[in-house]
Amino acid sequence: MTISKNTFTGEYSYSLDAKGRINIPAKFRQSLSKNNDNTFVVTRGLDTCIWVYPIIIWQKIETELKNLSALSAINRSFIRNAVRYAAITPYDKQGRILLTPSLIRYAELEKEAIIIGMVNKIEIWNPKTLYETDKQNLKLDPSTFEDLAEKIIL
Amino acid sequence: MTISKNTFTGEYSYSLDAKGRINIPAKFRQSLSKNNDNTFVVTRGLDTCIWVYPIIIWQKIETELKNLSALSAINRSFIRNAVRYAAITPYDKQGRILLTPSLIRYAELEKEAIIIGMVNKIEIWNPKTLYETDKQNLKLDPSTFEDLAEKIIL
DNA sequence: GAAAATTACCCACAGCTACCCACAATTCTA
DNA sequence: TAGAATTGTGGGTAGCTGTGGGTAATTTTC
Repeated sequence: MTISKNTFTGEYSYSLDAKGRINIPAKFRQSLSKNNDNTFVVTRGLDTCIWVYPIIIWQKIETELKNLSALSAINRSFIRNAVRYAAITPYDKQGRILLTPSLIRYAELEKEAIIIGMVNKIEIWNPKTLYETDKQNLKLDPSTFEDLAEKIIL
Repeated sequence: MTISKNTFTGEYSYSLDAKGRINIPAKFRQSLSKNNDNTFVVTRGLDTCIWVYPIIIWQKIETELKNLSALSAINRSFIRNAVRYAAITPYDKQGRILLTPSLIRYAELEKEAIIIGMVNKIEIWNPKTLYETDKQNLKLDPSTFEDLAEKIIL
């Protein structure tokens, strides 16, 4: 049973099929609140992975973007990059969403994919890329983690 | 349906035909609210691209423009630019709108065109020009980008 | 007013997508 | 533990989408 709605935790291994579809873990789907209408938004992550949002969360981002003035070149560029790679995908009867070829290329996805719950969003990784990124992150300055620790109680 | 109306996301590649027609992605058309009457307004963008608005949204913008102080030179030139080149185009049975030769020239459009959903409007680009503009934008103040990202992206 | 040019509207069609069903493997239940 | 239900994966197909081109209607030009 899930605790709070639109919250995702845990790591799963799933396969991307020939049509670019990938299953969203049943537990994640059950965590979705009704007003999401079985729909996610997929977009580029800041790492080499795909981010998956419940559409309700994404709509908040959209609203904020709508409020940015298009008179500023920086704003326009920011909006363009934030929205350009986003695609709205309701999941089918089997619980799968459709990824765009562009996103599959970006995340270097092949058949096997790791799906990670990241609290308010979901990440989809190529296992190799995830492993490499993890290794890189170990080399980061540990004090960064300490800064974060002051903000978030784990 | 959850998808919010008159809201556009994603990047698509379409072709401008010999008659100056270009397809509006089916997903964008489906997002239009009924009172748009299958009609868009096309005009010059502030970048080297064409802006496409649902007519309902455009009407709001027009009233806002009227309320802007007519004293400021920037406002005057902006209004002149935005309104002067605006054209109303309903889309045909195949979902295509007609672009004016003037706009095609302004956006340096050739056969291949990139269509980008920018939340409340749509942009039409020549791929090369888009690529160049992207490169230019990287030189803009990165800290502003980060500020925006931190505020808006969850 | 007639010819030419332009525009608006219609049809055709290949390729693709959304939707459906099938089935094996796993989990749940009584 | 056996049966039932759910979950993850694969594949088929009807209908839609994007693109090109044709023709009648309208406008422009001489």
